[in-house]
Amino acid sequence: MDASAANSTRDKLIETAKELFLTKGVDRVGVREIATKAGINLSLMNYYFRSKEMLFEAIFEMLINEKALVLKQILDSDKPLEEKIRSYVYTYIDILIEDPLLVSFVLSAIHRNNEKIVNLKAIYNLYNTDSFVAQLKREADLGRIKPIEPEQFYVSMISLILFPFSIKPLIADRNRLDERAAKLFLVERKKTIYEMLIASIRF
Amino acid sequence: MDASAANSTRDKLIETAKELFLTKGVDRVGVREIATKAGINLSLMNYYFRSKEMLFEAIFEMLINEKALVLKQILDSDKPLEEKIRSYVYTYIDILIEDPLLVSFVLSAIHRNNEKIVNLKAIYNLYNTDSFVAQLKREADLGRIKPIEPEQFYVSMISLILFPFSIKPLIADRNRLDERAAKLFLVERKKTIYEMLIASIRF
DNA sequence: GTCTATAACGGGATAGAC
DNA sequence: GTCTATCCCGTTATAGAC
Repeated sequence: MDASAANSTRDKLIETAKELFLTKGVDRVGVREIATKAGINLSLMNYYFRSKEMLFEAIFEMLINEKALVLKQILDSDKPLEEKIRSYVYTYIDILIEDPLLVSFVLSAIHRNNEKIVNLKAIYNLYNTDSFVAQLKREADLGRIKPIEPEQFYVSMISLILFPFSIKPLIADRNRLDERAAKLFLVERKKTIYEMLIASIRF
Repeated sequence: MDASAANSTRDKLIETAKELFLTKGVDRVGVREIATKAGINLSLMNYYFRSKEMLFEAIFEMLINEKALVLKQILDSDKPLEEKIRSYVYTYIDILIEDPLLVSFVLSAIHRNNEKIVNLKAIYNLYNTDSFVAQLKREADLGRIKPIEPEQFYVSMISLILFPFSIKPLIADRNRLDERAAKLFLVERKKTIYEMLIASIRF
């Protein structure tokens, strides 16, 4: 077969695996299931990727890099602090609303790989605080915001953004929300989070 | 054999499985590995619990109930608001410092079970906001704190507490912290979180 | 009632021959 | 690109020991 057909087979494989990995969790998806749903021969998976693990890594890099770039650009931009925080929070939540399972996917990858996680280059685009931390220090030195621990502040920010998505079923159940209402709850967090972060740095 | 011996075998099984589930993740532990490490016959696992899944459920209930009670008591107590928040944050983090893998364990359980998660009764002791939400409403009505969304506030509070533990390896790597320093970073969050929460409700 | 030994089934992951 | 062999896994069953 020619190259374009080969690519379309490969793409079909990735697309199918991505869907299954996100919904069921990597460890609960079988390679046969992926192959069947993608309509290809099982061995083709071993032909394109060498193992299920490498298929996962390819998908992980792809998924993260797709989303992380715009976030990194916001964090590294020269926007004024409060505007930057607002833009980061709102953009991040918009991304996650579209793909609510991303958080669980990444967290399970971190837990599974532990120290090896650093080897996944995509992570560097996701958690990269150098310029943001510098900006926070500068603002604090100038007395424009309260003196805070910059790294703690960043961790707090992403905690407020990301964690609720990983317990979405729990929140929905506890507040008796259907899918639509649960989504609304998460969207409303944009304002909640922004205000909480700002209140903690303003005099 | 007598009851105590039976219990000790059962306990050994639970203890071993708990350790492995926490470190490697439920889906990456084999029943044969558990049996071997516990020094018992594989058939015994099926004798005491009927399946790996039921062994998991037993351990899940045990682990959560062990820790959740004291947290629920704080949340349902009649402490003044700021003192309650302080006590909740500090106690929760103390618990997690001792068992940093608990967060990943629970999150993966939520993700795996999705809607079925509600069936795990232990969850009700972990996320139960009725009296806390009522207290927040009361304080807001009395004009003693800013008007806020109580459910959002609770979700923010647990996000700030829990999420950093689930990305501990990432935080450690990014800030070049060894185990001791990473632990210190998490301990220091007690004060950070408390201050952020209070700043967001005080006038 | 508690425990061991052993085997077998269906399915999954992967390597290598073709 | 495909087929096959091999090995690991969770589960079930059987037969028997203390």
